[in-house]
Amino acid sequence: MAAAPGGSAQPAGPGPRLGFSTADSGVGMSGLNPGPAVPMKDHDAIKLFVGQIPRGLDEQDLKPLFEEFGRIYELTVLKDRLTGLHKGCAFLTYCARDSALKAQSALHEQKTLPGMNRPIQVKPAASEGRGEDRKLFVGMLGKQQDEEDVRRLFQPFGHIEECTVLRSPDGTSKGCAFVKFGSQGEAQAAIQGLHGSRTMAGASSSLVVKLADTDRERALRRMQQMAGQLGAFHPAPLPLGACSAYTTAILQHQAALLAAAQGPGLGPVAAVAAQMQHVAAFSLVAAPLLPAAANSPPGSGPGTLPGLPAPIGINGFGPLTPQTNGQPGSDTLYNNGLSPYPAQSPGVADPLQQAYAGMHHYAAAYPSAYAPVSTAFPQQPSALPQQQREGPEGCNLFIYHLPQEFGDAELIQTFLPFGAVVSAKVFVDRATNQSKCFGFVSFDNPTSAQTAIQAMNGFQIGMKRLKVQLKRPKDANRPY
DNA sequence: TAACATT
Repeated sequence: MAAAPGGSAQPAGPGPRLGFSTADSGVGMSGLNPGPAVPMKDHDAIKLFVGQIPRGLDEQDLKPLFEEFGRIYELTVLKDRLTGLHKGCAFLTYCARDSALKAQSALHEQKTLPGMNRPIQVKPAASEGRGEDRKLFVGMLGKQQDEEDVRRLFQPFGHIEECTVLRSPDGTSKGCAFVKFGSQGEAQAAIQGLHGSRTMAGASSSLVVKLADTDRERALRRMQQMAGQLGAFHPAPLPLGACSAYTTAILQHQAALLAAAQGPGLGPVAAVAAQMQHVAAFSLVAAPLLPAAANSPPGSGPGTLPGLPAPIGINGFGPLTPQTNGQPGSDTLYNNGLSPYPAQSPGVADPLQQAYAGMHHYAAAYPSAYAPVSTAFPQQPSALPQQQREGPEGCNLFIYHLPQEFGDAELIQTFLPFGAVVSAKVFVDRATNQSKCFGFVSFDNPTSAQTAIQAMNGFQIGMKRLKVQLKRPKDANRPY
């Protein structure tokens, strides 16, 4: 009578038996990995979840059962974190994808292990295929690159299940694509290997490779925002036809995205309408906004909507104009990479364009309002250790009505086009880590600051308009 | 609506 390890919560009834000895691995090793010669896992390997395992069986016991289908890379019985008790299931990764597939078809629901009531479960682990974890959005492709080219690019990272270049109705590439890998691991490998790795011919910025932004909730969020925008327009009849045209454009754009992302289904308009109804019904207004509408006529101040600026880039679709990479020029001085903007010129078009790009980039980088945490270090690490710094009088801007998700990096991004940014700080509630929706940007000269005010004050983001003004001088009590 | 380099 070998006492079961750890005080044993024996399953009721006769102890489960399999052919193998039920050696209770006294050593509670967390897993049995490699065997003899450390095996390598293929890039496209699949992690399997194995359920309905008798609690008496440990890795050693299970191994023979599964080895039949191929070399095992890793096999781990799940144990309760606290009690260490066998949870009746395991994770299993074969070195080869094919082995996993074989095991799945041979075993899943096909056989019941002794002592169990239900047949064994062998299927890709939830972490594997779930959601869009293996589907990538690829941006900044050359317009002339087709599916074949994209495949070639991603092939080294695993098995490509799907590859679609997004195209305009006229067939021209939008410079982006979706690539679906066989597994999450492959997708991650591709991100690691390709994101930012090169700049494709004809692209304005380095390659973008990230998880696709097709999540239902995100779509909802966008809808929600649109609803917000529409709602905002109705009660207060803004005097413009351009406005509704713009809104329509947004809707269509979004719908197109949805359609592209979710495949055939409802027509775009119907889809939008349906989604928006949901939104209204739930009225879940945690309300982070994507910078959907972004426009402000230089000089003419807020309150008017000019002709459409560049179409909105969600997900990197829109025209990501250059300068989306916020490369710090030096330790704490953020340069825009252009010659210092000649602030005399009232023509703000070019920097504005870049500011838009910054916003677009923001949209691309923060598709998930659900994951604020992950937004912590999107930029070069060197962009982080920035001391809050004031520039000279007249160089410091106070910015209010920032989108909730806006962080320092986005702030820099947005104001970079107007001059060298000495510092940019979004204020964060210390308790919640939430942005307080305001911040500061300092330039190294007053003209840049003025230009930025001209261009960005009133800049519409979502339903809000940025407020950009000189920081209140705090005359005497300067703590520095 | 909101609010100025935070503990």
